[in-house]
Formats: sequence, structure tokens, C-alpha cells
Amino acid sequence: MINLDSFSESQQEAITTQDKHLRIIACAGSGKTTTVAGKVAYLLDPVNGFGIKPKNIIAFTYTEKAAGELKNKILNNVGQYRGMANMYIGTIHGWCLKSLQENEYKYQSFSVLDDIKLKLFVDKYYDVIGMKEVTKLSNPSVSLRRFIDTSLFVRIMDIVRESEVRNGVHFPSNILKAKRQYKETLISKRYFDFSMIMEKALECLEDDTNLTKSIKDDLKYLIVDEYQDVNPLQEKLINRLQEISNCKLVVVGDDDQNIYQWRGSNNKYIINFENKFDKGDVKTIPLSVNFRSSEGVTKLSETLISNNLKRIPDKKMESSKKQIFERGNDILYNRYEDVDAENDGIARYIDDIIGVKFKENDDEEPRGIAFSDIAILLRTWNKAGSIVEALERHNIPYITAGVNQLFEMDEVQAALGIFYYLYGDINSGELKEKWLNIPHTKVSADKIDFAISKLSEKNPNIKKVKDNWEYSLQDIFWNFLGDAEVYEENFINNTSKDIELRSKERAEIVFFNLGKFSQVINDFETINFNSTSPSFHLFSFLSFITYVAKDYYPEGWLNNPYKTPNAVQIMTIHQSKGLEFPCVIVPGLNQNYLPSKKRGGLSEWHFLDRNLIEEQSRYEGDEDKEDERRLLYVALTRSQKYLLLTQAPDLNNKLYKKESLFIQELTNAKINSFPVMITDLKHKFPDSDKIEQKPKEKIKNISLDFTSLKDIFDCPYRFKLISVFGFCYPLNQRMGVGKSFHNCLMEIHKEAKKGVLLSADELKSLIDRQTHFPYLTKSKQLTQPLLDKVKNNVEEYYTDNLDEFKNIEFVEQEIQYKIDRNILVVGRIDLIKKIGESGYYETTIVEFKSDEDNADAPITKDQLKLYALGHRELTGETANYIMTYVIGKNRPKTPEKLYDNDLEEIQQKIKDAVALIRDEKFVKTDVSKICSENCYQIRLCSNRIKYNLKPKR
DNA sequence: TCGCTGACAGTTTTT
DNA sequence: CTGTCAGCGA
Repeated sequence: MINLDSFSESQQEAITTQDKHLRIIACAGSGKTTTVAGKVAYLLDPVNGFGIKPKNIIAFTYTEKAAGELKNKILNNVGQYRGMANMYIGTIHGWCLKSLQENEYKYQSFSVLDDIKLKLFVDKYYDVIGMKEVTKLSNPSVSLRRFIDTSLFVRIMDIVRESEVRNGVHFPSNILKAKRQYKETLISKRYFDFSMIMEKALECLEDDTNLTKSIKDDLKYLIVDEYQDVNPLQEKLINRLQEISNCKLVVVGDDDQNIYQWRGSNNKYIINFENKFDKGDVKTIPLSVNFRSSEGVTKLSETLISNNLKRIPDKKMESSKKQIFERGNDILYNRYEDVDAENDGIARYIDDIIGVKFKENDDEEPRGIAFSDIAILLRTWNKAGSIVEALERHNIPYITAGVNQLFEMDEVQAALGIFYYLYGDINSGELKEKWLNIPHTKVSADKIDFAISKLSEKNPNIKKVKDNWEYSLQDIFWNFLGDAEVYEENFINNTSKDIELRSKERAEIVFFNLGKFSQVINDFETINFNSTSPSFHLFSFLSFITYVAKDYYPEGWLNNPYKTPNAVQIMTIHQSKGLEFPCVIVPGLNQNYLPSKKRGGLSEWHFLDRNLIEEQSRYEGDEDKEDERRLLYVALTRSQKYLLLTQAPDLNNKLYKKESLFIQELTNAKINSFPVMITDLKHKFPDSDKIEQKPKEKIKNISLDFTSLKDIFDCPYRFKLISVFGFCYPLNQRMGVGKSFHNCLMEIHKEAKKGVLLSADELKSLIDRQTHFPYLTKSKQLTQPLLDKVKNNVEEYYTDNLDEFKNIEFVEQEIQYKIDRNILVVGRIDLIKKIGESGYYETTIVEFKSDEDNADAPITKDQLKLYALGHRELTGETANYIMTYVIGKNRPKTPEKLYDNDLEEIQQKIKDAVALIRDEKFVKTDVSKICSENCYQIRLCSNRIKYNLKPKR
């Protein structure tokens, strides 16, 4: 199955060593992911006789993106191996959440708060969440302030839980009290934050729980990628998993690339890994050949990093010399008069290098370097602005996380105006003007007037609104856009072909920013929907925007996750980790920038005693600048061949005048003429050697769940609005009915599968536990009917289906299905039933819908067919029937026979859908029936005009 | 060349 | 709040 010949000797050793704990020290560009994927395939391969199944392996990665890449490579290696959905590949957090929810039913109804929502939550519950307890060390009468110090509080809570307490000391009582109140408040509202997921999972593993048992039985190999970035809590969890299961631990990483120490990660775990085990049980395999970079790049990087003392001794990095190093040409260090000249020099360099011949591999035909082959790597974002200006002067296309502040954009100001108007801060004329001021808009003044007039129905002071506490800002936003006919096409002004293209992009940016604003509303309402009267809800939202949101939303980024345009990429060094580029530019090599100045100002350490935390200094940066040196090391090793380092004194900032001390270290390289210093701006690359630029084809991995597929099947343009632009649906009080049903049934089925029959009381407490309506407002008249509805229907389901429970084969079975090399469809099947005797039986895949869903829609059949594909991947068998069960009506539909060509059909349908995404053909479905019946997005779609539809309100 | 003083400026981000 | 640096006096 797997061909070892394609791997280097040390890679082969890493792959085939299976009887020891393994530390793989993988230098930059050493083919780390490929090797790990090879290792997994090797372990699974029946030929090798290890008897390892997918469920015996867990692989932790640092990000979901990395997980996707690893998963993809593994799947491409193992071929037709079955049951791959049972192997966990993902983040530690992801695993913890999944395991918690599978192990303890009560956590099923919990959700995880991200950064922004967490801060909103903390601000909302300021009085009880423990923030007031945290006081200044120098002056205990000063405590953390609401809104202003929220980030500090969250950071302190993270440090307190994720770091290690120094031996012999413990936290003062106020911190402990704060921690307890913080956790209790989150739990009481059924929320986790990221640390708590890990804490709870660890607690779970410390007892003799089902989770502990399943780990003990199943886990044989635990792979941890990017091990240098593990923090103390994660290390504890990893150790615990190993201890319970006695599995082999495989850690992969590079201590020189630890750049997240300020987030608590600790290099010592990878450095001291071998000490954890007996000598004969553990092995270190260095992957020291860098297949990415030329010898020039590797030597230069090595010279730099050798100045670090706290690292694994005797480390080497050798270039595979796949890229030829051309001395004096590839690696440049340019110094300029001032920053303007520096930025201009960078732009001219880019102009110059475009079209230079480049080969990924020796045996390839060369292509011309394209814009997308070039990355500008920054230490801080504040450098981006002036570089972008220079690139614009030179007409060089670029993509960046965003230079403009979200709330400075005209369209966002206009959107915000809707709410200022409702609150009475601006008048209708001012609101109208804001909308008509958006550049290139074709939205008509009359329609704006109409939309404004409609807003009067939502005035929070009129009686109808005042008495109804369900007041959705999101809904107001969508309806305004609909009434005003704010469609994407209304921002495209096509006069000439060239302008048309740009104008299309501009229209997309407008919509992207509006989508981002929709997410701002969503973040706010997720936390604050159920608390206040309409007028106070509006007031709080505007306060949030004015005082808080600016800091919480640093920028709106326009990054299409599904394609990489041919443009220079501007990003931070941190973000560039794991990436590679033929050409890397590192500007601003000044003291205080790279290495950056230590941070002053009010910090968490004014509230939390430094002496309590083991190795506290890593949070703040070390004296020897080792952290910053690693950062430059990461930047340099992103380059395959071309590297431009620049420096110039900044006339406007006295801190950035002196050259970085790292330049000295680079110059001290023993190799002659490293680096080559020039200050002239002449052409470096002769035009005669250049050919046409040709971007490298970067096919991104796509992982799709049924929700996104459903959007594409129904209407690709809806997919664009939701998944590309990011518009969010309004929240409402009834939300949670479907999920409550689903969770109840899950617990019932899981218990039934174990053979447990529930008493009436047990069923009642089950329903209690699983019923959750996160957005119910204070007006209580809805609460009881909703609770009754879930209760009655679930109880009825239980009694009606007692006989069926013996046939349950799988509950909540995860599936994945690989469509082609880069597309993975994932999902979870509610229920699979198996009826009959051995040798002759029939399987039925069941999907539950509540009566509010459109259970009869053909799309539901597609969903079931897709699950059947996943089921076949898992078991090798094709299910016989598919069936929908409508809970509200408590009546199953008759199972439908499933045919082989059903599976082929759905497979083709998915392929077609993915092709639409890849080619960005987000066409509007041209069927008025679909548009009118179930499309909320019709408000933002020109089909509304075409079919003259009035959206339901 | 050393020490003092005042003015100035002010990260990185995933789960 | 605090690291950094230019300017100043000795």
C-alpha cells in the first residue's frame, strides 16, 4: 500500500519505528506531514501485521487546517482502508469536546464561546463572574474594570488554568474565588470556554469513566504534531492519555519554531521528552534534511538560530539542494535612507523578480515567478499600511488580512446607521446619505426612503415593539437590506472591461464587509438576545459598538477560503508558520521591531503575582531575545530560494532607527559573502532571463458538511452569502427545539443500545437535561409550551418505538467520504438500524427531523444518500433503506429502498457542487418556487426583483 | 564615557 | 506602566 522508497532514510526510520515512544525533530521543510501520514498508513497496513485499526490512533494538530492537510495525506496513502472516520485527527480541543459530549450526556447541550463571545459574556455577567475579585497587587482597592479590562481578565483566567503553579506556592484566595465564579457562571449558562473543555476532559480521564475505559481499550498510538507549542495543561492531558492506555507516544516538532510562548506554550516538553521514559523505550529521530530551501537559506537560518542556547543540542539542518543557491543573487540585504525608500525598494524588487525562472523540482520545466509566489512577512501589523500604499503605487496585487478597520468602511458605517437612526441619534436624511455615499453604489434613493419608512415598524418606543421582547437586530438588518434593494449587482458599475472586473471585486468587498457586520450583530445577540427590553437591547448594542467592538474586531479580512488569487501575500510571521514561498521578503529589520520591544503598560502581571507561575518569564519574553530570534528563523525558513531582507530608519518613530542586532548575527555567518549587502536599486534580474509569470496551482483542501452542501444544492448563491460573505441568520426564541429533540433521542438511543430501559422518571430527567433554549427572552409565555412540546413528543416517541430499539446498530455515527484527492465530506448519522438474522439482514439509515424542518423536501433524501455513502465507507456494505422520521408528528415515513445508482448520483452531485465552489460560479438558482418557499436570503438576492417576491417577515 | 532625565511609544493569535 | 533613546552635564 505504502511505498517506502519515496521516503528518505531517516523518514523511513520514523515511519517504521513502531515499538518505541518517538520524538521526531523535524526541521523546517523536512516533509513532516508527509512522514506522519506515511507512518499512519504503515501502521494500518495489514501487510505489516500490527493489527492496528483506525480507532487505535489519535493525532493532535495545532489547527483545524493542519488537521485537514494531515487527514488528506493519510487518506491518499491508505487507499481503500475502511472505517477511517473512527480515527481522530484534529485539535486537542476538538477531541476533548467530542469525548466529553460522548461520555457525559449533560454536555451535549453545551456550546463553546469563541474569543469575542466570551468577552461579551464576561461583560454581561460582570457582577457575578469573579472579575471584581481580581485586584491590583500594588493596590488591592483597585479591581479589574468592566469593558475596559475584560481582555486582561480572560487572559488571567487562561493563565491560571493552563499554566503550571510553581512548586510550594498556591494562588491567593481572590484568584481562586474568581476562577470558581468564572467557571460556575459559564457552566450555568451551558457554555464552555476553550480552556474549560480541556480541564473537564482531564477531570473525566482522572476518574474511571466510560471515556477512560475506551481510551484504555482502544488507544495504541498518540501522535502530537507541533509538540513544541504544547502548554502545561495540554501536556498533562497527553501524559494522562498515555498513562491510561500505555500507548506509544509519537511527538513531532521543532524546538526552534516555538513562537507561541506568550500564549503559554513551553519548549521544555519537546526538549526534555526523552526523560519521561526509560532509555530503552524512547527514541529520537531527527529529520534534518530541508527539502524546501536552497543551501543559502538553510545556512543563513542555521547561523542565526545557533545563537540560541536553550535548544536541543547538536541540531543540524541540511539543504536537499533541490533549489540551487546562486550566491549574491538569491539572498539580499538592502538598506535604505528611510521607510518610504524601503517600501518603494520592496515594490521595485517585486516588479523585478516577476517572471524569473523558477522550478519546484529539478526535473520540471521552469515557470515564471508570479505575484502569489511572494510573501511579505511582518513582525507587527502596523507596518502593513505603508507597504500596501507602495504596492498600490506600483500596481502590484496583494492580499492581506486587512489594513482598513472594519468600522471605518463606508458600507459598515451605513449599516450601523440603521441602528443609530432607530435609536434616534441620526435622522432619516443622515441615514439616507450614508447609504448613498457608499462608492459606486447604484442603490436608488427611493428604495432607501422606502426601507427607512419600513423601519418605523421597528421603533423600540412604539407599543407593539415595546411589549414584544423578541427584538432581533439581525432581522432588522436583513429586512432593511431587502427593502433598500442592496444587492451585490447594485455595486457593480461596468463601463469598460477592465473597470468591470475591479468593480466586481469592489462589490464583493462591500458585501464581505456587510457580512462581517452581520457577524458582529450575531456575536452580540448570541450573548445578549434574551436579556433586555427592545430599547435597552438597541442601546447596549450601540454601546458595544462605540466602546468595545473597535478593539474586538481589529480588522475585516477578505480572504476567500476556497481560492488563492495571484497576489502578493502580506501576513505576520506567526501566520506564515507551516507555509512556503519561492520568494520571501522580511522588511523593517530594526531594533525594537524585530526583535520587538518588550511590552509596557498595564498587564495581567499587575494583578497576578509573577512568582506563582512556573517559568513565568516565557509569557513576557526573554532577555536573550531567543523568542524573537526564533521568529526571524521561522520567517527565513519559509523561503525556497529568494530572500530579501530590508532595513531603513523610520523618520517618524524614534524607536525604529537602529539596525536589528540579528543582522550582525547573519553577517557573522562563516560562509563568505553571507549575506550580500547592497544599497543600490538597480535591476537584479536581467529581463532576458525572464519568462511569463505562472502562478503555482494551489488546490486547497475542502471539507464540507451537509449544511454547506445543502446550500450549494439548493442555490449556490446562498452558499456565497452564508459561507463566503458570512451573513448570519437572525436568532429567535424558539431556537433549540430541533437540537433538544435531537439530543434527547441521542441519549435514548445510546442507552437503548446498551439495553437500558428508562423509567418514567429517568426519561423525565433525561428530557430536562437535554432541553435547552438559549435565546428565550424574559417574557415567559413561550417557555412552558416549548418545554411541553419537547417533553410530550419525546415521551410519545419513546413509548411508540420501544420495540424498535433492539435493532439499533449505530447511534450518532460519524462518517467521512472522500470525493477526490482534496475533498472530504463529513457528517454524522442519527441512527442506523439493522434487522434480521446473521446472513440475512437489512440496514436502514434514519434521519430525524422536527416538524418545523422541511422533512419532505428532496434535499433530505440527498442527505440520506450522502450518509449512505459514508456508511458504505465505514462498513463496506450498502444500506438497504433510507428513512426520515418526523418527530413532531411522531410518525415515521415509510423507508425507501436505496439503489446503487442513488449513491452514484449523489456522488456526482457533490462533485458538481464542489466544481462550482472551485470556479466561484455562485449562480443563483433560477426557480421561483425554491426562492419563494424557503429562502431567507432572498432579501439579499436580485431574484427577489425578478420574481417579484415579498419575503415573509 | 557614564549616569541621569524627560519625551515618547506601544506585539504576536489559535482553540 | 515601562523600555528605549537622545540630550545633557560632569
